[in-house]
Amino acid sequence: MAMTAAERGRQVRERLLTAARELIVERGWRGVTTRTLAERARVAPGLVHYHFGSLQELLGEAAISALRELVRSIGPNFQQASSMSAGLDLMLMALDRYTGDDPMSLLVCETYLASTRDATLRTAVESLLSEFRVVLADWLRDRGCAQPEQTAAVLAAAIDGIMLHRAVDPSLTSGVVAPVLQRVLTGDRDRPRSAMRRSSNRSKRRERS
Amino acid sequence: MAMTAAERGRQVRERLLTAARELIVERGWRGVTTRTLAERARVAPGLVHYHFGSLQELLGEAAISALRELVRSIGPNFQQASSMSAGLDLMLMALDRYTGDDPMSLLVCETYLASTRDATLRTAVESLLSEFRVVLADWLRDRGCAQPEQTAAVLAAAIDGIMLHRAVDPSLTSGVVAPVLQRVLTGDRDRPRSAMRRSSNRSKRRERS
DNA sequence: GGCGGCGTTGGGCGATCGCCCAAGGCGACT
DNA sequence: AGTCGCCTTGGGCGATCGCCCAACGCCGCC
Repeated sequence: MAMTAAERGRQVRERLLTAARELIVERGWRGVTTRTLAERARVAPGLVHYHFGSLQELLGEAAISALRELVRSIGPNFQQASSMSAGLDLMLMALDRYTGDDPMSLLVCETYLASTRDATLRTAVESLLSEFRVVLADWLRDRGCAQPEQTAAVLAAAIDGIMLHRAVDPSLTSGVVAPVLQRVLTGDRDRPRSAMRRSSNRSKRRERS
Repeated sequence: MAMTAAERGRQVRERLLTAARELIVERGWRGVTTRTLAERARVAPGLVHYHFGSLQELLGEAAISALRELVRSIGPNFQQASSMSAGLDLMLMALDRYTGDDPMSLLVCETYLASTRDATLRTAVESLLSEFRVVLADWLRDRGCAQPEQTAAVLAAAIDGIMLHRAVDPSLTSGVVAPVLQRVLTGDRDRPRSAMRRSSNRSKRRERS
């Protein structure tokens, strides 16, 4: 096992970042300490402040890199789908493996909240959210969705909200959510300010009351 | 100033709960300490553990009571609206005063995350979420919405997600969101040929026969 | 083969944490 | 008037926090 010191150092750094992502979810952003972090990464406590300037810096880099990877892994997943509904299904199913106790779904929410208390983190999150919205809006627009920017913003928020609710109610799976979210994409036609069409769906109700 | 000691004690308790709700948002759930709590409530530090068994107990009670008040203040707000679109508008406008730096919009998300690490808190949050969903679903069903339970679940999650995103992007106001969310309520008349018909309702179905 | 430097070790620093408690203030009773 | 009991005070306890640092192991280079 020939390995330079720099290589091992880079591995330690990466292990610290991975441990941070796990512990943020388990203990909460401010519940992560240097010592539990070092223990989880199986390194000496002093290494935390050798590789990173401060604990907050470590947590921020861990969260941002994870979010960036998530955003860029979701994008191509639905972009290759031809229809809007198929793309939404693909995107939702890609999120289904985040069942609430994994390191990702709650990490996103923790990062949002932490970004309200850290200006550097906030700009990074803002930029990533904007990037995801643009990709989503472009894809929606190409498929004839009305108001693609607003729809993308609401869809992104809805997805994060679903991941958050899933922490409390794990039965909120993609199968339950998908039929409802489909209506966001296929519902209205072109005009934003046009009157609601409430007459047509009243005749269609088959629910008993 | 005639006031019994018990009355003053009750006031101190209430001030501590109010201070807790503020500080959870400002510093994060685990960033709230007994001393900052006492300072914000303008009471001696020792009073925290006189009125409450532990710090976590105080935070839990503060969050749950705030959430309960929120759920029960939103409900009647839209229930008196006749049409679905008007009701959604009313509900969204009621949430518009929570602009991201207030004690409420972020407190909800902090409580969700904290509930993943506290079983008592989780059952309380679960029950409040269920209560909100039932009220929303009943109202939707009475107005002819298809799949009222799933729609209510997604709508509730979307609202929380929007409040979360608003912390990063304050421009996500009700005016932007409302036209898109309207489609969730009014759509579904002609769905694309996707056979994603998973309406076998696995979630808790309210018996109303 | 000695040397320089990066990565690493583990304990120490002052500050702060949650929680506790003896002592005091004070209105409500006999 | 004296006693009782609840509310309040403020400091103290051991533990743990983020961060720091002198000393050390080890690999590549002259």
